[in-house]
Amino acid sequence: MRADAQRNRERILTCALDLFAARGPGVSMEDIARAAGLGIGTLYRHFPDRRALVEEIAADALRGLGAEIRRLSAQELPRWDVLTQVAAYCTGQPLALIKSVGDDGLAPPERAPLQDEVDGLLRGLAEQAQREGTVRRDISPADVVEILSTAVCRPGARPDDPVTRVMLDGLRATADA
Amino acid sequence: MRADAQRNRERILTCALDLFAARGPGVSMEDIARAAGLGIGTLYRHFPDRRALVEEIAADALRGLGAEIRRLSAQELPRWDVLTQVAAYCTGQPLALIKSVGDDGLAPPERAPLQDEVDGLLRGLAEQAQREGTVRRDISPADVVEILSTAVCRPGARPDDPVTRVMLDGLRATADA
DNA sequence: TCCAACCTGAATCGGATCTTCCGGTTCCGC
DNA sequence: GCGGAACCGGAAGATCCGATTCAGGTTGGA
Repeated sequence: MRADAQRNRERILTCALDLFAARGPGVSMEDIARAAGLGIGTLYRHFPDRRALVEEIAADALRGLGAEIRRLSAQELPRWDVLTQVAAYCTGQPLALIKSVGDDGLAPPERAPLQDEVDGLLRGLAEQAQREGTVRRDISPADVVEILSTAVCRPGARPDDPVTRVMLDGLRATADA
Repeated sequence: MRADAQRNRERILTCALDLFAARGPGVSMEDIARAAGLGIGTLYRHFPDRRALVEEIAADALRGLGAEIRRLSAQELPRWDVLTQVAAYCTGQPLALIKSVGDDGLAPPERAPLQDEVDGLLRGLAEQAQREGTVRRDISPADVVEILSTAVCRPGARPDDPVTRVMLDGLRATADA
């Protein structure tokens, strides 16, 4: 692939992500092409249809998240800290976006394995945190993951905003549980 | 209004709500008409366009919620219990739906007053609960409302599921806060 | 009985996605 | 530098799908 084509492809992914984040999943292909400073034909050369574009963005984000989870997990930290750092990473990511775009009716065919992998990593972390005693044990690891995901996939979520804080506090183990 | 017209109007509202709940905000007008056992033309006689239909459903739901909040508030209960009962009521309601439908790009012109009123009631409750000492004081009443709303507007939220429980626990006042 | 109010659903409108295509432009090996 | 393969631009048109309209049949109820 020629260098300029490579550049353009990345430009498209970046701009599409920005537009989705700014204006929701309904952005038209033409707007995406315009934002990237390219013709509509070029957009379709790189991605045969809208679905392919969305899937690529989603896959990139999931791969990034997976890598980050592995990186943080490898550190010598309490699992609780790892979980909160993963959460912090997520608030800066367009994961909420991916969730909502996926709801559009676009089934996740090739995304599923990635999604499952990330879910597995997160559940593993959650379970370790429960064993370590920092996360309450009266809920399942899957529940922990869902709560984290809910906290982090809100529009405008930030790592240290009150809402995120409260949800994380709810997860902590308490004396009586 | 003729009796059959009245009946049909209500049928439409009911079926539309069910469909939105089951299949998301993207349901077509035609499907709604079919579900109600009516022609598409009839649907448009009662609601000039999709927006009008959605607004009517939303207004109904908000009016119902407002009434319920007032009813529960009038009881001689700790405000915390009132809050949790309001939350429980919401999990049985299509409020999540309304939120997501509203995001579609349909601005809320006549819905705003209703929404503001409900928000005001909820914030008032939250503040009283904070004064009463059952809700933590290190966040604003608006944050409390947002957390409640997040907890309750999840797809599949139930009053007693683990996720709802954890989020409510996060709101409780603790010895150290 | 009668008719205004109702209902129906095929046809129309509108807007977005997707496809095509060819002249012009740009990279990159030589 | 040169040449050509790989790219790009963007107008034009096919297609799809949901929203909306309307001419004509149906029905509640006085």
